[in-house]
Amino acid sequence: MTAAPLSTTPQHRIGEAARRSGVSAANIRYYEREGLLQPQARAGNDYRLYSESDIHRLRFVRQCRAMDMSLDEVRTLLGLDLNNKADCATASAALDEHLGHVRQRLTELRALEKDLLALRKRCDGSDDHCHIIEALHQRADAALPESLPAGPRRHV
Amino acid sequence: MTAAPLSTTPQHRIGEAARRSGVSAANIRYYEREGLLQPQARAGNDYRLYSESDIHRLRFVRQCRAMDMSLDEVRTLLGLDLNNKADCATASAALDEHLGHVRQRLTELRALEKDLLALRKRCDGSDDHCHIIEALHQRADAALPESLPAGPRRHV
DNA sequence: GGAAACCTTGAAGCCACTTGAAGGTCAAGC
DNA sequence: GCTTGACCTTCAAGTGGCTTCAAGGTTTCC
Repeated sequence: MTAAPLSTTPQHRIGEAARRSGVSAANIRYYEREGLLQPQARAGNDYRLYSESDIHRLRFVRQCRAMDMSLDEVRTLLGLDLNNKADCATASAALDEHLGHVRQRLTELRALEKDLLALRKRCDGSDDHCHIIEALHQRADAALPESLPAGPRRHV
Repeated sequence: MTAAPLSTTPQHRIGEAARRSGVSAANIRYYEREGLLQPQARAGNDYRLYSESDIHRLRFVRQCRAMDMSLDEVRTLLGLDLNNKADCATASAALDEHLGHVRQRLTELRALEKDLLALRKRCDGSDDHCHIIEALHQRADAALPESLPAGPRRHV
């Protein structure tokens, strides 16, 4: 496959596709398993082959992931038709929801920054014991369990 | 174990410890496996038993987790002595580093919010095709792989 | 004495990957 | 022809911080 045959869809191997899309080869295989790409055509040696439109699709996924969308959200967007009104509404809604997540996380992190700063300021090294550690212990005593969010931290 | 014996350390079962700390029973066992708590004393029936100071420790962990610290960071903080100067410096440094992470993530998310807003504004429903989907595809064509961050999204 | 509420362990699932092992394929250079 | 090295293949396991499930044992209450 060094000299491309006279084909309308020149085919690249996974390494080339990885370089041109910015998605690692292992990650491309993972996306295939996850159904974001169709199972690829294979050369006689069982190597996967990628067309230009496959590479575009990979770049599309990467764009969405760079925006912190989940693979589920990306799957949705990939299935939408540019010229369909209903699909456009779906895309808008997906974007709005994602924006909501981002903003919620921003709010949380801003509060967290303030909190950490307040904690950090307590220790000026002047005293003979650590006000940071002390404050954390005091909070542990004072805090009602209900006042803190439970469950794993969110990503976005 | 209904009536507490005349003990200096009244003991609670895991469910009670969970209620009073805000950390689920399964999560408490997980923390034990991870070494954040010593393996607990057991009653004759093999039930774990928790003292007040164990519950305090759980609340401490929960405080730190609510600040999005990793379990590794929490492990560090748990090992520090309130009255030790060097430990206080360690705590300050840990907090500073964590604050750095939070701020970096804030910067990323602020940029992301702006980006999503710009994308969102494109679709006013007036045209006959979807500018959101279109824009994502255009970006996929235009973006150089290097210009986007790679790897899994970060949390904090 | 039986139901409900507790506790135990171990394993698997979640997300979006990455890393590693063990091996097949192919072109270039000696 | 043989080696070297750059590719490619699959499958399995690891990451973090949990949750959930299955299959059982114990305790408590009526």
